[in-house]
Amino acid sequence: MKISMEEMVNYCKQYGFIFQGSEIYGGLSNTWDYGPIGRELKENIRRAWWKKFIQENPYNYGLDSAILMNPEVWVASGHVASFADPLIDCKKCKTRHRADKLIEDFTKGLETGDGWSNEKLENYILENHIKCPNCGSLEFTPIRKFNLLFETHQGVTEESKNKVYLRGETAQGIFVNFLNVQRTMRAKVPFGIGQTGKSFRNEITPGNFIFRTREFEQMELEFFCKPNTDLDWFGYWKSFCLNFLKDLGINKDNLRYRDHAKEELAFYSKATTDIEYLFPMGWGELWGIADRTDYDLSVHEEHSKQELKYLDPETNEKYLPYVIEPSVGLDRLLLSILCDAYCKEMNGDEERLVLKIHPFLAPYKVTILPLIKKLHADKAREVYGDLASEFMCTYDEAGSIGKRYRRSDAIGTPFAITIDDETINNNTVTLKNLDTMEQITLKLEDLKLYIKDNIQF
RNA sequence: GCAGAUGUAGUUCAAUGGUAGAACUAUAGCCUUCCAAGCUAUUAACGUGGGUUCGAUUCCCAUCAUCUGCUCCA
Repeated sequence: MKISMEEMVNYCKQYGFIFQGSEIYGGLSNTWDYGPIGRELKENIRRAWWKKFIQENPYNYGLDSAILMNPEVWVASGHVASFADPLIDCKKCKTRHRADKLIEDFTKGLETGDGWSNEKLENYILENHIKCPNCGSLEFTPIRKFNLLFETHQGVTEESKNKVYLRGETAQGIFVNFLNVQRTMRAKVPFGIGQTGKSFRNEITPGNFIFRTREFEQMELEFFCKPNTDLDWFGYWKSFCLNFLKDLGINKDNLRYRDHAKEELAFYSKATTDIEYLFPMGWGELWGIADRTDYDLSVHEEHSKQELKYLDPETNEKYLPYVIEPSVGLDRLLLSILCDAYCKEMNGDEERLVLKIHPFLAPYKVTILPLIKKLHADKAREVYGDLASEFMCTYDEAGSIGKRYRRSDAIGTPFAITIDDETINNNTVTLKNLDTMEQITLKLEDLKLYIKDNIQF
């Protein structure tokens, strides 16, 4: 039984994971805000990634580079040029074409290059009666440039020389700091630099909830290795990433590899494999693992006129390392985790909504419930105060005990403890594992350690 | 960007050219010693802006948003 996207959106709203952005103003297309519960989940996913890719990995280092960068970075990387295609639509058959390509094809090779304004392109098409290659119509919409980089201005005046871009990927922040990190960490190839952070792209077609948004968070690793060795780092990271997803609890039947065909490869990549997840709307890219060769370092070297080569301290070889880039969208990963963990269990005739999620990812680790509000609330608040110093906890005294269990089930809280007379008299609590439904009795002083041991990743 | 559909409490759904009714949820109280029990009460909605009309949530137009399909996609 697969959840529909509509149901997922609704669930996220109902339980405080994700709300529509700017909702009281009628929303802003494709923006979403993470609520209290969603923020915790997102943070925990980020922490899980960081733990496996940076903290526990002997090769890798962390970084947190700026969103605003010198615009030349994006010129060098190729983002400015290749993302500014002049596009026009045929009014009749609604197909979309690149204006410069139409002219090039029509003239058998006339270079329109940089010098041509939109107006000049439009006029040329009009004057030479260039037809829509699909239907032969002569009617086109005006040119629209789809520059996928967000533009803004640094400083208070909006002059073109102040123009800066919001980063379209976090990767470039890593490349420009390649030698800084290498030098200060005394890193030897192979080594990697990873970071998480927001990126911005004016996507032509955003949509599918948080699957594709214009503002999104990436978790990227750039792994620098020696070219042309026998070591298959590409294969290594492919399986590393897949195993990470499985360890997070994602069903392996909903995951697959998809190799990019030659003609769909990005301009910077020699080979790319996606790990795809079976989202409600179908298979979609979750994790891209790309062999970027030395493309990025070499264009930055060329464009900045700074040498970016690595000097091997043992062999004195000097070279530009090759880069393997496993890049995952945090928002997408969160969506796939939610879709995978969301399930409705039958409990007799009753339907029970459960989020079966890894305890490490759970927004709340434990919910504290006084069995009878009037009798046990004070003690329960005391226990809550104590546990909250270690974990994200929640306290719930409203409604029947069953109702309160269900509320916790629905957001994936792994443990519930009930405070009753025994707690007041003997300092023991009943701890219920909300996944297995098993109940154990624990001393109050052992609680923290027990929970800590059982939420490890 | 194109085409179609949709828009009423937090959610699901009603009704109506004379400003809306319910269920679930939520909150409070009573009751209750372990998975949505019961009783009582309470809060809460016509996406936004125009137009037609004596009067619009209802009809018309625009806009915004969401969904589906197409197109596109590093």
